Amino acid sequence: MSTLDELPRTYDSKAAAERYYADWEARGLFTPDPDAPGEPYCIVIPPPNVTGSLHMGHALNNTLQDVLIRYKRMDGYNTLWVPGMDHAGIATQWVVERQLRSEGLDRRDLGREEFVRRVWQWKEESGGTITHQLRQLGVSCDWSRERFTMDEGLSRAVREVFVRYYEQGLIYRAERLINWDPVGMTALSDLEVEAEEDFQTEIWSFAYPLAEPVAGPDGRVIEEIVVATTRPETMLGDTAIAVHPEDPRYRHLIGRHVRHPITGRTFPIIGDAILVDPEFGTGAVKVTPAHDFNDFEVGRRHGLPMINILELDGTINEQGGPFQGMTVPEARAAVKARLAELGLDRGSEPHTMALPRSQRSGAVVEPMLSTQWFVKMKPLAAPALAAVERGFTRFVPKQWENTYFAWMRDIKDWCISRQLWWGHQIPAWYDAEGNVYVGHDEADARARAGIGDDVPLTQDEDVLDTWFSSALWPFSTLGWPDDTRELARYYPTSVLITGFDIIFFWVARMMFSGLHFMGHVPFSDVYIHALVRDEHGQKMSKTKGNVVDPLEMIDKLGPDAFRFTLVAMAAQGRDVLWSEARAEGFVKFQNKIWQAFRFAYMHIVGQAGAEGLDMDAPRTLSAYDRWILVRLGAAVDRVRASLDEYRFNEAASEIYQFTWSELCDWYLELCKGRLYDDTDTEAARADRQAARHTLWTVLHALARLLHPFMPFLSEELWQRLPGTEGTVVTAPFPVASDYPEDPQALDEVAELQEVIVAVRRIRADMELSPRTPLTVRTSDPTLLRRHAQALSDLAGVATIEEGGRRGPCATAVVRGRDLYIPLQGLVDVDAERARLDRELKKSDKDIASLERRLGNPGFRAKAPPAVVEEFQSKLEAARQRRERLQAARSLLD
RNA sequence: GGGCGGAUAGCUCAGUCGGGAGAGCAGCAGCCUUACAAGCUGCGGGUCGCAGGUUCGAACCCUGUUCCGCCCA
Repeated sequence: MSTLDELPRTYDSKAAAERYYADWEARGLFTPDPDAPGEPYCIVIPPPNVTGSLHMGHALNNTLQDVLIRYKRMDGYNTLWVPGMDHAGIATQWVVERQLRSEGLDRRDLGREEFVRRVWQWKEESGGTITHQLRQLGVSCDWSRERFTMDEGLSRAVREVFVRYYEQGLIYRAERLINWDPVGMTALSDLEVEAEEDFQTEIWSFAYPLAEPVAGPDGRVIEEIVVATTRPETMLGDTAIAVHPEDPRYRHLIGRHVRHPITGRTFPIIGDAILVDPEFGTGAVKVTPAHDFNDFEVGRRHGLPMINILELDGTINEQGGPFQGMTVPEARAAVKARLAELGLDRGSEPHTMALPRSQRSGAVVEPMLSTQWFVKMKPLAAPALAAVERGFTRFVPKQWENTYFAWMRDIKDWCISRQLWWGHQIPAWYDAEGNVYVGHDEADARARAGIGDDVPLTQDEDVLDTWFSSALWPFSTLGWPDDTRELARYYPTSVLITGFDIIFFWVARMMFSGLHFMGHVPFSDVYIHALVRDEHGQKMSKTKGNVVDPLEMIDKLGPDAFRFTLVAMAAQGRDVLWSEARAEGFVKFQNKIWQAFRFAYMHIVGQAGAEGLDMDAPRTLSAYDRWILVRLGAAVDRVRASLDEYRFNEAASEIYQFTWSELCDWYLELCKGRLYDDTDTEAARADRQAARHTLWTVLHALARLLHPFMPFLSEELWQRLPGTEGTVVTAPFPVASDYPEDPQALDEVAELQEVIVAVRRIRADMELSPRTPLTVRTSDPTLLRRHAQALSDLAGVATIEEGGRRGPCATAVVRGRDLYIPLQGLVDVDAERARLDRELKKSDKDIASLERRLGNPGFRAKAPPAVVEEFQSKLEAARQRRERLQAARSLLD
């Protein structure tokens, strides 16, 4: 039985994942000691929703984090990656409510306490499947420090923050126009409202009769004013008509009144240059201050009454008179019908608009007048803005700073109260008169206000926006408000990796929270990655049916190749277009690595009876050995540089190119002749030991280089490679300086490669069988003779002769020297003639392009001398080559 | 309406000093060569969206423009 049989012929990534992951976790490899040495490197995970399951976006996001964390861990940093989940207020409450409905229950039947208990029960049983799915990706989070935004600790942080903001006047409670989700029955922040673009509707015109007829400028009597609206039903809450103050059509009507044809109220016609665009519609608009944000501002400017016409469930309230109880669409139809009956309908036109919808429920959001809690944003935004402007936090790609700036500069107060049961209940209490008392708990609230236990208090029913707790994530997860070792050691964190879609929701809010409470930005870098789309660039969506399930992909491709694909496709500022065809290419790459390892392993361990690697035996490194080590050093250098700048795709591509195009295509092939040679001389033995040792060195480095990208494959290599200790998880990441420069070896092997490629090309062009042994004649065969074995193995060159052309030959020109390959009647001369003609044509093009450049006097005068020189020598080489080819060609005529 | 991004080989995409356009896949031709046919060898393929400008020199910098996508109002 040969040694090779100990190694499976193929690598099983999933099996390796099962074998290694649990062990890594159990051994605490991902759990740092804050007191241990090493520069701290910390990432907090963007917490997925507790209701969530792994999608491609998570897979990309977490793979990138894991690449960095594993790289830094191997590089000696004291590395912490904090995982956790978000309690996802609305989404989670709905999941449990749906569950209750299936039991025929309503949350109100249970009562708040029992309902919240049910949510916790749900969380324990089915919440957080995503954390198990993340493990399948191989991420090296410190699961022992996993946090949840509803944890006792994080909840304490939330209350602490609320109380401090309140005492600093940064949180207030007020009646404002807010976004109301009539299905979710809760207030939403501006960010939780999404516009449905290109919504097709109609813009409908109707007439408001004037309270008393007015004589127009032309003397004719004016009895009505026509307004245009997309929302006829809101006329029930109208309290003014607005026109542009300069509009000659209406100027004279300003200050007059109209009579509401349904409610009978009268209200004024006002002039407002901000609201009214005279070009739009009829140039006159109805004003509904309680149900439109622009109208709300108009109402404030002009002191208009605000009439709320909606119930919380979105139906018309008592203000709607006969329409009370109708839904919005019903009311719209009914109002239109009534106005038509009254002869006030003035027609309609098709209209395209953006319809505001709730991000969560999809319901059409209604602007509604309501008393809610708000965070005053201006004072918080200013330092957060400055911190990025001054570079304390850096966005990568830098482009995204503009997005951040734009939002921060135009920020509005943040509505943080939600009419839900699942979440952090607002730590505010009210007495019978409605006075507010804020504190960490009821006793604290009483103490702060100095009121006794005899005054009955009731706590605010509402909970806080889920993002209110996520905003604290970088420090609340490290133990704040306590003074923990983690907080001291790991805050500020090193980098945040997230998608652009939550720059506002999350990144910006962490920035101002971190600055406000910690006095320091929460992270020095923010790497923004793109969206994962399908291979045609379409956003993945259930309705399109183009959703790719990462778990299915892990199953199919294995975690290593899946991760590698994501990393290889993660170019900065560009969406990741998931392509299974490309992914399959990386499965092949994984196999390539495995096969290369099998080859190396076989020669390191030694086949049955054959010699293997002896670390103590004398060895003489050949040019090939020195060459691959130089190339390895260069690859290591570039992988590090790429990772340091978050150029993930470049790091992956570097590893791919090095492994396949240099190690496998050249070095392993160059080793074969040496290793299968059984000459028993001291020199031959030292050469074989050198090859084995170099194979070992390269594989030893490759396993480590690969680890951040393909953790399981790299561990498999590491565990099987003789002479390794422990786990690759904590092995040192390769350093370029371990592999010294060797320009001489680099140049020699480069020339050899040129010779081999030239001979192969002739063989292919002349249609010579790969088995036909060839002879190469040249004037100075020193280099060729030194590499006779390689030429034989890689190019089928059996004989190397010194001398010039003799008989019919094919000719190649390498570095200005002729190489003749005698054809000895193997091939008709026509083929070689055609081949040389092709080469000559290419050469002519080459020369022409170089001459054009060098013939430009401006180029010689102004380009850097080094560049001119470079092109000059290229031209000389090209001319020399052409001369040689021409000489060979003319001999054939 | 304002802002941002993209357009490079048949496909999907790299290309961060401005210095002769690259990869993978697909295609064509030839190979079961002792790690790998999930492989090896060779070849073909481009007006770098369009029009100007700057420069000795532009895929890259500037201006304009078309189409596609995203964000904000």
